[in-house]
Amino acid sequence: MGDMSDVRWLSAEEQQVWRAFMTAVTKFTEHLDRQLQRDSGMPMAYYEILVALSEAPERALRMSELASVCHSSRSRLSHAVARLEKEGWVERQACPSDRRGSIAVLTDVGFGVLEAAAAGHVTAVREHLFDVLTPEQLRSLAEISRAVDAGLTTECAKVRREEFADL
Amino acid sequence: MGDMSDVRWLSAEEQQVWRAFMTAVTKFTEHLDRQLQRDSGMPMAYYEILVALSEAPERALRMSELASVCHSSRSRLSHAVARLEKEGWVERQACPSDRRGSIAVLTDVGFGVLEAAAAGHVTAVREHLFDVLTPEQLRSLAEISRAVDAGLTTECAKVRREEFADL
DNA sequence: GCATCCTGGTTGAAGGTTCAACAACGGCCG
DNA sequence: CGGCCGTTGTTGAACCTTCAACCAGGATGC
Repeated sequence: MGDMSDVRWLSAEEQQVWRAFMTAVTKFTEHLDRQLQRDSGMPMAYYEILVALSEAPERALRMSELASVCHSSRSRLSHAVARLEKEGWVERQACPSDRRGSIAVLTDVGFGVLEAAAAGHVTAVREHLFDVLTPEQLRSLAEISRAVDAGLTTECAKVRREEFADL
Repeated sequence: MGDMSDVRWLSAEEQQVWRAFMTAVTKFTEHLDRQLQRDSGMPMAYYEILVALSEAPERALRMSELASVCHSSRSRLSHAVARLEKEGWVERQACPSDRRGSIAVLTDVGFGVLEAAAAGHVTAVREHLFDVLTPEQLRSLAEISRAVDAGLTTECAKVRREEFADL
């Protein structure tokens, strides 16, 4: 843990930005999630699994690769794929090169479901993100996103180094 | 449902922005959630309930007001407050003016827990949001957030109008 | 070969969220 | 008053996520 005695609290303006940001993000993701659940019977996390598989060669990926593409934990992915398999949208195959491995494959049914879901989802994204922002704001959002992502990635590396140092 | 036959799909650049944005947001919120859970034993949604109560007069709010301040459903709030009450951080009182009503009150213990949690949380927010963005980007993020929020609010109004029209 | 450690993946329990249903109360209008 | 509707808040079931524990299989070093 870092030193907490000299916390740099947020100024009034910073708090405003912070709250506006969190409000927008939570409302936005909730809206998308509800749209998908209502119209296609799956949460957004599951939609993204299907997307990742649909774009992979042979529409197949090893579980660990799929997890990293989807920024998901192994456990979460395992539960999710179990559900998707029960629906008949995904199948699991054994990995020939590594007997621990498991390969998730998108079925034709799953691909059809994804195609059907995509239109509504993309429409919602366009309506509530791209249509409400100027081209300049979009460029800015891309930069901001990359900066935040980079900040978190280096942070992860830092944490790993510290864990190392602890041993 | 709208007409799905002429969906305006995302261009390659739009997809890049979209994915960068979602990646940043999910990683960021997951990081904050994990930090709070680890260091203070509560998810971010619960932290925000405590914050809302701490800023209210008498540190008390009616459930429905608390729900709207926290952008939470009644049900979710009800479950959450039940847990917070079990911890001794919040108490429920009867509402004198409306016998249906229930008033959530932050206890002294709860206020202490919040104070203890705040430092780590704010530090994480500053480190991974404010410290990685330029002042210009921050202004832009505020504008973007307000635009998205506004777009969702008008959308809700539209949906309500359509529901009305259906009857 | 074998002990050790690391990686890949699954499982079950605990906790959080959603949804639909419900009970209780207020407000309104006849 | 009495009937009707909208609001408030809770509940239970189903579902999703997280966490810790675990098994099985590779990889490394002796």
